[in-house]
Amino acid sequence: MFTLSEENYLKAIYHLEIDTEKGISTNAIAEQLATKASSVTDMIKKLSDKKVVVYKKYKGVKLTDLGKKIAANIVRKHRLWEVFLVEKLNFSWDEVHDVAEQLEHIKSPKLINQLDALLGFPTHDPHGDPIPDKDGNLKTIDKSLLSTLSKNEIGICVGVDDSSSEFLQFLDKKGITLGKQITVLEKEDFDDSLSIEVEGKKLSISNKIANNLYIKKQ
Amino acid sequence: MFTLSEENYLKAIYHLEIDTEKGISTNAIAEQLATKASSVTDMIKKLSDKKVVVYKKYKGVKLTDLGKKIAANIVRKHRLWEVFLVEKLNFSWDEVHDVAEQLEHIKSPKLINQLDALLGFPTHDPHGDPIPDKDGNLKTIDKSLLSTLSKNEIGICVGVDDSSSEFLQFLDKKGITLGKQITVLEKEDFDDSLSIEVEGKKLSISNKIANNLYIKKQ
DNA sequence: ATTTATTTTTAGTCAAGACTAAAAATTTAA
DNA sequence: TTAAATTTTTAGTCTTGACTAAAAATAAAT
Ligand SMILES: [Mn+2]
Ligand SMILES: [Mn+2]
Ligand SMILES: [Mn+2]
Ligand SMILES: [Mn+2]
Repeated sequence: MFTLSEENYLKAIYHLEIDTEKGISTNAIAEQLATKASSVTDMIKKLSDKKVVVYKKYKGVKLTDLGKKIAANIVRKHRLWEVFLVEKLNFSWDEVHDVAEQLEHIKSPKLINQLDALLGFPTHDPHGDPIPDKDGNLKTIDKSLLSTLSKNEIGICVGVDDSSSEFLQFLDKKGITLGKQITVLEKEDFDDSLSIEVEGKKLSISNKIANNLYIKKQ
Repeated sequence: MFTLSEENYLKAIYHLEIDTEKGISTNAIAEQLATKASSVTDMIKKLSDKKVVVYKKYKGVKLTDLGKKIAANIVRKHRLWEVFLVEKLNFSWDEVHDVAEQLEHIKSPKLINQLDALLGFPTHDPHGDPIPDKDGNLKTIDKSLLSTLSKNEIGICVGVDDSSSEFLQFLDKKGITLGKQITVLEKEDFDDSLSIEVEGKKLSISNKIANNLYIKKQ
């Protein structure tokens, strides 16, 4: 059994491993968890003893297969709860994350299986992130950053990279939500800003925004 | 803000206060929480500092109004989650308690309000226990122990005193669930056992069982 | 009214998980 | 290939919440 703290470390490493094949540095984990590198070293030793990470001093850590499975299950729970909050309890997509951070640690396999069924076995959470299955596998849909689209290309909004409530509320304000069709009307060379059309409305979008919105090309 | 441990102490005191007006002894709390009296003394000092209990050395503790409100809210959450598990996730009444013990500590007022609404503002949990409202008030229905019924009296089963899974599974096996009508056919003097009828079936019930079943007299 | 038994508190320890400051190892730069 | 900068680990401390053993207070019994 794993403590809440251990689970959070596993999840942090899991997320960091998505971007790289290399071992995850103590500093990277510390930053992800807003803690100190020395604390990370301590915890990594415990996780190593429990066979969920492999640890070579000064070389960073990697999740073992067991570690990956446990971490994926926490992510699975987090994202299923986010779906529940949006679909059943009328939360908006910018309100769910903090509550899901708590709910993801509830231990009950039956609870999560039944929740999955209640929700109709969703494949993605309210931010477009894939929900791992019971074995920890996740099917990735092909998606591109809005910033990679060229003039006159059309796509459907399928996810966000940054899912901070600030960004999500900004998107709400602009009328951009998952499923909306986006057309690139113009691309400015000097600042990479975009002119786009969403539901007949023209919007000007900075490069920062375009770099945080995932689109499925049509 | 209260820690998980503090919340469990408050809840324990809350439950113990239902049966008495007097201060709750350290030993009673220790037993309720399966911990040691010395640990209770430590924690009580913290709770006293936080103004949720009043504490006089050697005299036991009482919840303050604030303490009562906080404790009632935890009980509210516990019982609403139990309803959710039974009504929405097809748990049986003997499976919900342990999961609710975890879920009751999730902090999100919106979550619990929306859950309340989703469930149709239930007044009682799956064991017949009343659900405190937002202000911590609970409406008690008048109920009696089955053991207090006389021969030929009829009642509806409305709750259990012991809600251990062993007892609940025993009731399931006998076909006794909330809402069922129970008729007392016979009362044995020498061991206070009962002969009862539930849905046309005759059952023999020990005094221990009859002392743990609440009945609404008709 | 003492003595005895029980309850409660204090004193001292421990483990988990965090932190700071200093030492050691590694990487980068000169 | 040394020297400087960066990263990582170690050593030592702190807080929370638990425990045991002993002391103190209260309650019960003679
Ligand atoms: Mn999230
Ligand atoms: Mn999400
Ligand atoms: Mn319960
Ligand atoms: Mn209950």
